[in-house]
Order: sequence, then C-alpha cells, then structure tokens
Amino acid sequence: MRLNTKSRYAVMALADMARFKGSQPISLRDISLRQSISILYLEQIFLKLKRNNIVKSIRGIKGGYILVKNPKQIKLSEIFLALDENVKTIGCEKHSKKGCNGRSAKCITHYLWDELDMHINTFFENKNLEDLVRN
Amino acid sequence: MRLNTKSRYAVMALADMARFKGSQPISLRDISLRQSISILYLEQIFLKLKRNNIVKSIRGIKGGYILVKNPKQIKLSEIFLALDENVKTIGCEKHSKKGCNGRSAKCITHYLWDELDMHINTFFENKNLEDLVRN
DNA sequence: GAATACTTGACTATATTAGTCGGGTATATA
DNA sequence: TATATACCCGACTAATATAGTCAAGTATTC
Repeated sequence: MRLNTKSRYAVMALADMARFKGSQPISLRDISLRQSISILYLEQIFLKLKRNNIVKSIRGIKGGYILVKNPKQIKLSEIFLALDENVKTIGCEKHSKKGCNGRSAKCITHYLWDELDMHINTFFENKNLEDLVRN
Repeated sequence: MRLNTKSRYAVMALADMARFKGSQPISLRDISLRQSISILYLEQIFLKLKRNNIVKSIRGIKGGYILVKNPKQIKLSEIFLALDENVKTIGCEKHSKKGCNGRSAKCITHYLWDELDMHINTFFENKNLEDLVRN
C-alpha cells in the first residue's frame, strides 16, 4: 500500500504555499525549487487543484497560484479528492455486478476494507494545511 | 493508495481457514474454490505465511494447512508483515541519506506520513481473524 | 505405486505510475 | 508593443510493480 507521488506532491506543494503565503501569487518555479519537484509535474498537479477550486491561477509575468481558502480551511481529504486518486484501499466493487471476486456474495473481508477506508478518510478529514505548517 | 492482492488474498484465505476450521488440515484447493483465488497464487502466499509461522503445513494426501494460533490471537498486522508488503504509505526514507526528496532536511509533510502509517497500523493491530469471522 | 497436495524459484504479461514533451495562451513590464 | 514569464493542456513514454503462471520438484497417505 502506497500513496502515489501525485497526491504526496500535491500536499507538499500546498503546504509549501501555506507556509510561504504572502500577498503575491506563488509561482510553480518557486515551489519547484523549494520542494524539489519538477515544474512539469507540478503543472499537471496544479491543473487538477485549480479545477477543484483549491487554488486560483494568475497568468503572466509575476503570476502564479494562490490558495482559494485559508490553510486552516483546506482539509487534506479535499486534496486527495481533487487529485482523484482513490484513497479506497481496495475495490471489491471492481467486480461489482456479481459481488466480490466474481462471486455472488460479499467477500468475507468486505467490511474490513470498508472500515479501513473510513478509518483513513477520517484521518484526512481531521487534518488541514495549517496543521502541517505548524510543525 | 491501494492494498495489493497478495495481502488481501492472504487475509481472505486466513479468514476462510478460521471460518472452516476443524480437526483436519485445510487444503489450498478448498480455499481456492471457496474464495475464488488461483491455487498457484495461493501457493505463493502460503509460502510466506508458513515461513512467518502463521500457518503450518501437512504434506501428502489429506494434507493442507492449519493455523498455528487461535484466530483470536492472529492480528492482521502480523499477516501484512508476513507478506512483507509495506503498509508504509510513503517512503521519504527512499532517498534516505540526504533526507526527503533528496534535500538535506525532512520534508514539510514528513511527520504527516509517519502519523498516517501509525494510524493504519493501529487499525491492523486491533483486528484479529476472529473479528472477521464474526461478521 | 498412484494420487494428492505442499515446495520453490523463475518467468511473463499487463497495468500503473512517474514524469516529459510540445505546442499552446495570457499578462506585466520595460 | 515586444518579450519574457508563467500558466494551460493533452499526448506520450519509460520504468516499475503487480498479478498470476509454469515447471519441476518432494512428502505422505491409501
């Protein structure tokens, strides 16, 4: 089980923004340098963040991104959702029509994975960007 | 983030064993049929479970596997450990020598991932095979 | 001695992931 | 108003990881 880099970098980049927040927009270039993440990769990530209304972009020279909300109001769960990376640890529903593993009934461990997902989601629901910066 | 099939199948197979536990060893063939998992794949998995002393094997006709301990005493965390599938969601230590992401300091989100891992591990520490069967 | 079932490492096909490329568009400022 | 900066966006690719199979065993019971 592993969180993918896109989600991780998204969190890192946003935490970076929260930390270096000012009146000016923050460019991907700056984030890239500070966090050692490729600009090209950041572009991909920020596209999603923008579409999900987590950041706003300012074009042109002196442009960059700004956080739409207060760091305290940005829950990590939103970020993962924006990246559409499934925090669902396991998809019994993959074989959906017939139930789990192609059988007619729910598999013996079905509720376990549901519970685990809830457990993890709760964790992300209860963390916001400010929490990260405070450390 | 996704749990791999090996870990999942391991839990399913062991839960199956706990459920159909009797005085006789349980063959992979039976588990395979009941849980719709390839025998060949189960073999791989049980090899690890055996090496980690979670199951014991009985060879020959009428052979199979038996749980070394009581279902109640088998924590899910042990199973994941046996499969050596890292429940670590993120490896900042991958770039270990220099710190996170090749930089000299720990990354801004470093403690977050640690905390998440602990959160997940706690979940697995507090679940045992009997819990699964009871549902 | 034949059938069953565990033992084990090597192998392969597929899918996913991480990350790049190329060719844009918008805007501030000199 | 030219130019540099920085966002925009889909398509592409290389590397890796995963899932699952194969082959060639060995041990045990009936």
